Amino acid sequence: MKTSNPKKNKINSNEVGGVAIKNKQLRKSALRLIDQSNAITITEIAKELNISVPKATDVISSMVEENILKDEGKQDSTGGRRANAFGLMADAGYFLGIDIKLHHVNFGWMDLKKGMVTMREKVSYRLVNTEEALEELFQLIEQFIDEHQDYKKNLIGIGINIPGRINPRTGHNYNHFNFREEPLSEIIYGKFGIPTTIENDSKAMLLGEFFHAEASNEKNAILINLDYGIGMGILIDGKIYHGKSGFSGELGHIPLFDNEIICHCGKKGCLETEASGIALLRKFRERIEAGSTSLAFDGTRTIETITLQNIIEAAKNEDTLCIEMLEELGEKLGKAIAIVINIFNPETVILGGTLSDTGEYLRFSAKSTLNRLSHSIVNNDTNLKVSQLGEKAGVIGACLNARAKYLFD
Amino acid sequence: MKTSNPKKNKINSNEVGGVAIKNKQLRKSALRLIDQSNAITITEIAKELNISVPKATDVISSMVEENILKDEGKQDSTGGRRANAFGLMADAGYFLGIDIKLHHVNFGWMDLKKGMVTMREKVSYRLVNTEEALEELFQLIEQFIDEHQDYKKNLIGIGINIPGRINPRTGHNYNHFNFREEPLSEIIYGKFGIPTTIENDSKAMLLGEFFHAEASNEKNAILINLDYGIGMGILIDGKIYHGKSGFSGELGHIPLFDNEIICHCGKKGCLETEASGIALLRKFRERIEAGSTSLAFDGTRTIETITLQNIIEAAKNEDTLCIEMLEELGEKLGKAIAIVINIFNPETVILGGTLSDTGEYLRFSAKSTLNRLSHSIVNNDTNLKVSQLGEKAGVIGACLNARAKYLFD
DNA sequence: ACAAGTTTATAACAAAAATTAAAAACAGAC
DNA sequence: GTCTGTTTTTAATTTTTGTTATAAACTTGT
Repeated sequence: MKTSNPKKNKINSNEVGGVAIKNKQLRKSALRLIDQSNAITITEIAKELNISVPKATDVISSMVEENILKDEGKQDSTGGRRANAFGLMADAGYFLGIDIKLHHVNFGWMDLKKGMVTMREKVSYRLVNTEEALEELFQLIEQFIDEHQDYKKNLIGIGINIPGRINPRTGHNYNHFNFREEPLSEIIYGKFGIPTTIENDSKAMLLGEFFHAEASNEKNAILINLDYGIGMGILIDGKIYHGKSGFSGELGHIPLFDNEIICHCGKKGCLETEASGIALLRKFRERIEAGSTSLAFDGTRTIETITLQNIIEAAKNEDTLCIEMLEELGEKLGKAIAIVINIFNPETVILGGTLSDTGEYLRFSAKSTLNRLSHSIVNNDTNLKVSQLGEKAGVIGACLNARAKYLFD
Repeated sequence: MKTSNPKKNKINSNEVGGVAIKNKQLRKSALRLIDQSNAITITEIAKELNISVPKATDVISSMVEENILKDEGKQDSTGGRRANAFGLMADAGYFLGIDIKLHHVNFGWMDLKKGMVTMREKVSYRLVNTEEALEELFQLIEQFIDEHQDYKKNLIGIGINIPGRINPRTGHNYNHFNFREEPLSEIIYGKFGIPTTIENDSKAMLLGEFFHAEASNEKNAILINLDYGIGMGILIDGKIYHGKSGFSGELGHIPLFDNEIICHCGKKGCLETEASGIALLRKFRERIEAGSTSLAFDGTRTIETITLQNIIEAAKNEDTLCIEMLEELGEKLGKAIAIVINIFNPETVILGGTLSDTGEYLRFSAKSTLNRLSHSIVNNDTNLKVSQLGEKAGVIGACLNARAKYLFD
């Protein structure tokens, strides 16, 4: 007769008792609290989590012993005995962020305490959907990791951003590196043996913008990623919104214009046909061919080889044509933002991505369109800002994703 | 000397011990589970909530004693001893739903188990922002309550829907009944002594559509409320999304057209100027004046007194002009839906509100526009449906709101 | 400098919950 | 019908957690 009670042979049972599960949950909740405030006392944790002080002491002590948490010393007194504050141990582990764009890759290391310890921006790379491009990416990653042996030793998570439609839950990518059976996150995990998260680039930028230096209290926010295409990240209730299949935020392809320009998605009238980096380049060429002059077309390049970067540089140097065109783009963008604000009523809309590097030109013209097209009670409820982090936002977001998986999952 | 330890005098301290708080939380979590499945066993609760079976027995038994829960008898066997299932006690309490529209009010009673026991649709009422209108509303409510003494005795929650910008958290209403200091929910509470929730009508309709008969597994969905104006309810992660100040879902006022029609919001080009009930009426009059004929204008009415209802009736009776105009409206709506789908990637979009009563005309033309304007991978991911509940959705949503406050808050 | 009042940390104890064990209830096979 | 394997329920026991008490650390006022 076999043993009928499964509890009898615990050896080959991976069941865990209820208390163990609860302790793990408590740990995560405590970590969340510690993450939000820079450092926290045992009493505060006990109060927030509705647990007793001895229990809170338990939870914290175990994490101190495991070197995840660190005693940060006494806090300022609130009238009595000064409390010990506990915070995350910055060098307990490091996260690698990889931000893949169409024409380059950004890399960065983040410590456990959200500090960016190293970054490398704009490593030349061409994103295409081939095995060779994937192999080249591996090499770039390997090289960057190997240059930082001290972080490599404590590497506990990798975060990857990539343009296109992503399902972060399954790791699937509908636009790039989908030729293998495994999703990209699995491929990377297989290659480096490190848990890997994957996210759409615009959504990761949103994370970077809102949750870097200190805990943001923004709950509902939008990031518009202005690059060759137009992406959007949606923050709802403090979390990134993905939609049913991870296709949310396709702002670039909302039908907003009655033009005859065929978008690369195959449809006509997409926002991207009028207000994206691609549209900007097309219009620039048209203007030059029609006889306009610009710093961006100074004879050192042919009209075909001019890049978005050239136009941005020229605008920064006060080139009239480029500024004029950016303002025109901002105006069209303003219409899209008016729609977004009416639908979402967010606290903040951030203009990010390569094009946002041109400063306030975009914001001013977008804002004035916004005022014209949308009710003031709705407009004034939302801040329209330009990204401060620029190119760094994506890498930071990638690291934060990896970090969240490690700490809170 | 005063007592230094606050625990010593618990009498005038409304602090509650940690266990009491946790028990309350467990209760709510258990109720959530019971609500989702029609009836549930103690073992299931223990598993889902990560608590021991004796503890789960405790939680359930206490609620059975309080007559909130009911022993539903033995469940089908799963191979061993049959488990007792517990479900909500339907007649433990009743919720009153009040769905205020611009030209009428709908009332309804819901029992604890989400059953609609009585409804009264389309009670004549004119919503305007005056003390008199508020007084009249009170009388209608009082009258409806008094007609149902048995439910009145067990009335445990009131839910109110009202068009316009609402902040359900504070109870504030930015469009109607804002002349007093108190928010409307407080006024009603003061008047009837029953906890009252308030919600925007479109958002409540969304609740009604998705969470009535059985627990819906839809997590991300959209309801478009087609009436004189155009509203939208947004369901994200199973919860209604309100935005920063409750202004979310202002679909009617997204700038989508380059016309010169001034919307009642003061701006030009709003979706409502082309695809709303108001626009439909305006266009109908124009067509009639231009010589068209219609069942809706049969000589019994003047052109000025024709209502939306008349046009809907005519369309249902296969009136060519009205159907043609509805299809035209659906086409314009399709553009807005394309935008919404690209942004949200929802599982379902439901067309609701008065106009959706015309059946599939709207859906077909909207769907065909959608296919033209939006990428198939995005379209095909979303179901476009017409409301089955019609006028009832709002009342049901109001009741569900009141019920959620009572059960889960 | 020291007493008084506060707050945090630790220890002792009590309460609560989880675990284990045993009993009861049920289905299906022989 | 009876036996066996399951599953639920209740009871007994152990573990865990919360509560209370006490000690330690600190501020402020005298």
